[in-house]
Order: sequence, then structure tokens, then C-alpha cells
Amino acid sequence: MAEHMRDEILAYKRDRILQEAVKLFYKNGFTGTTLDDIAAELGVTKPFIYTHFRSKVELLAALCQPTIELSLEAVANAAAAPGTPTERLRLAMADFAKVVLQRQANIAIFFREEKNLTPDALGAINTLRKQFDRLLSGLLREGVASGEFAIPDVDVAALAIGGMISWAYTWHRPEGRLTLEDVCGTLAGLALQMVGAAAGRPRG
Amino acid sequence: MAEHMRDEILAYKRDRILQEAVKLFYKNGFTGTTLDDIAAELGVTKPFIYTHFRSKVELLAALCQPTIELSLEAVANAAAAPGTPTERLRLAMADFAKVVLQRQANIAIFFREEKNLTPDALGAINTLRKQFDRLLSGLLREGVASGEFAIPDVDVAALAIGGMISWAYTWHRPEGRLTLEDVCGTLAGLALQMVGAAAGRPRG
DNA sequence: TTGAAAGTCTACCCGTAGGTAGCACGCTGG
DNA sequence: CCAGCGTGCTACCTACGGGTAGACTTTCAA
Repeated sequence: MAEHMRDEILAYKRDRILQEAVKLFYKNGFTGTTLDDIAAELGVTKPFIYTHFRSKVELLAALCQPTIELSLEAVANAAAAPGTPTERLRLAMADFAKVVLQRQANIAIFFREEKNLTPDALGAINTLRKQFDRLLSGLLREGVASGEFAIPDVDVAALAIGGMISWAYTWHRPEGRLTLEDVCGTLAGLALQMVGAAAGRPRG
Repeated sequence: MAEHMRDEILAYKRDRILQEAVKLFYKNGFTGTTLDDIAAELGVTKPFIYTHFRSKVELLAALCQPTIELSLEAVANAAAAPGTPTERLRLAMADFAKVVLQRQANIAIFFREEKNLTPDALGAINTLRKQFDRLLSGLLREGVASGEFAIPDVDVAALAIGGMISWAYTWHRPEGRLTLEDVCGTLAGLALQMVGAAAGRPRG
């Protein structure tokens, strides 16, 4: 049990480092942030960080990959859920949007700093992204087959929808006019309308 | 006239530097590219670059701003053109997509390296982006007023459409299955369908 | 109370890359 | 053939920041 708690504390420290790193990378960019900056924000020193991460780029990977995994899971779960393609697409896009906005900083950092990842880390993430695209394309194809969707090019449509929603990381302001749920709902509705689904927005 | 030609040569040199910079920043990122790299690619040395640009970040600004200006112009021209909102939206989005894809590298660099611009340069560009959003929102509002478009939230829709098309810089492959014109046309069609316009895609 | 292990800090190294001073080469006109 | 200028190069400076060695402190078990 002493062992157990030590692990929790270790995990907690690791997590705090990641939190501060996300905050600073988001605000000042990856190269615009020094490890000393992160350490200072935590009230510790640089070697402290090195007891939890092997390098600065490992830190970067550690804050990107899990977020991409969450995005994939959101779509995977929705795609596997019961319901019509229309219902599942709405769920998939609303949940995906939620991940994008809840992890806005992580998403932003990933897309900006991709080039700073090691080939290994980038490869792993790109595998996830390919699965994401494949799932989304598959869902669209189902809807086309069932006659619910009308799309000229399924693969382009998948990229367009994915992009429309991913892009929200660039403009969403948590303190703005719209709540996170509003935005997710609206974006999911727009996605449905885009594929020609009936009731892209329920009409009362 | 001797004067005249000297200026042309100066402009040409400046242009070549920018070309190589775009290529390398796109491939390796801004901080991942050294001025020596760019110089080497041109068969010159670093001080040569400094006779044409005051600093590395000035180089960055010089390759971002004109591209953003082009995007704005594309939408501004289409918005001011004659025709129904539907027709003008299609034109605006097709032309905007064309800029995004023709200047794919510049667009990618801008979105990735925003944080490396000086506050001044970034401010100037953000002014342009705000105009872009305003124009697009205005066009959508016209379509809603005329009954051609059905959109829950015009401002979110403008951001969604702009994002969907901007995003193409992440996935378009010039050597891929689709020509640039194909992609522009498909994306413009998807944008129309997204706002509920009739004939998002002409049906024969 | 003591010894060892875990954890953190102080102090440093050193490669890298943005930026510059001053020289050398070649062109043009006398 | 030479003066002078424009142009680009050689050679350098310097700051910064990622990464590390080793000392110090704290904790806990015996």
C-alpha cells in the first residue's frame, strides 16, 4: 500500500508536468517554451522534469498521443453503437467535437508541432489518424448504401467533415458566447446537413 | 532602364529565397530549418539572405501574409460578384479552396508557425482573417435572408465552412487521385450542401 | 540513531544557429 | 590599366537552451 501510494504520487507529478507543458506549449509554442519555463511554473527545476521524461520531445509525444487516441475512440464507439447511420454519425461527430474542444490545447499543439515529434511517435499517431479516417469513411458509406446520405465523394467528405470539426480548436473560446455543448451540437448538425442527411437539425 | 532591370533581378533573388524557404519550412518546420540550410539550397551563403531580409522571422512573415491576402481577395471578389448567394458562395469557396491548394505550403506554414511571427505581423494577418470571416458570414446571412440557406448559427457555420476548406492543406496530395479542380469543386459543393442550399451539387 | 535509498537541486557543459564585421572579387567607366 | 562600387563570402561572435554529473536533503527501516 505504501508502494501503491508512491505510484499515485509519481503519476500525479507526471501529470502536473504535462499540464504545465500543455499550457505553455499552447501559449508560446514548443520551441518558444524552455524546460526551465515549465519547471519555474511548477516551482521546481529542470532536472526534476528529467526524472519523469527522457527528453523534451518525449514530453511532446506524451501530451499528443492520448488525445488522438481519445478522438479515435469517440468515433469508434459511435460507429459501433446501435442506430441508423444518421444517428451514429451525429453521435460520432458530437463526441469527437467534444474531445477536440475539451482538449483544445493538446489538439492545437499536435497539429502545430507535428514536425517536432520523432518519426516513431509520429508514425504511431498517424496510424491512429488513418483508422479514424477509415472509420468515418465507412460510416459515410453505410449511410450512402442505406440511402440516407448523398455524397459525391465519400473519402473527400470524410476529410472535409473531420477537418471542419478539428478546425474548431482554432476558433473556440471557452469563455465565449457558446457553451461547449452548443458548439458540439451545432457542428454535428452541420456535418449531417453536409452529407445530405434528413434532419441535419430536427425541425421542431 | 539599367536601373529597372536591377530591380527586377533584386526581386527575382528575393523570390528565390522565399521559394526555398517555403519548401524547407514546409518540410522541416520553421525552427527545424536553419538559414544555412536555405542558403545551401540556393548555392549561396547566409549573409546573402540578410541582404534581402532583416531577419528569419521577417522571412516567415513575407511568405505568410501575401497568401492570406489572396484568400481574402478570393472571397471578397466572389462576394461582390453578381448572382444569387448560392452562386456567389460556390464561387467564393471554390476560389478560396484553389488558393489553399495552390499555396498549400504557405498556408501550412502560417497555421503551424503563427507563434513565431512578431506581434505586428500577426496582428496584420489577423485583421485580414477577421475580414474574411465577416465577409463569409455576410454572404451566409444574405442566403438566409433570401431563403436559400438554412443554418442554425451563421457565425459558427462560417467558421465551419472556412475550416473545412482551410483544412484541405493537411490532406491534399498534388500527385494524388484527384486534380486540384476536382477537390475545389467537391469542397464547394459540400459547403453548399452544408448550408442547405439547393443544388449543392447540380443533378444533371 | 544511523545508513541507505529516493528525490531534487546547484552548477555546469557544449552544440547550435541567428546574426555581423570586414575583406575580396569582379564589373564598369575613365 | 586603374579607381571605385556593389555584391557576396569568410570567419567570427554570442546567447540560448537541452541535457547531465554530482552534491545535498529528506525519508524511512532497522
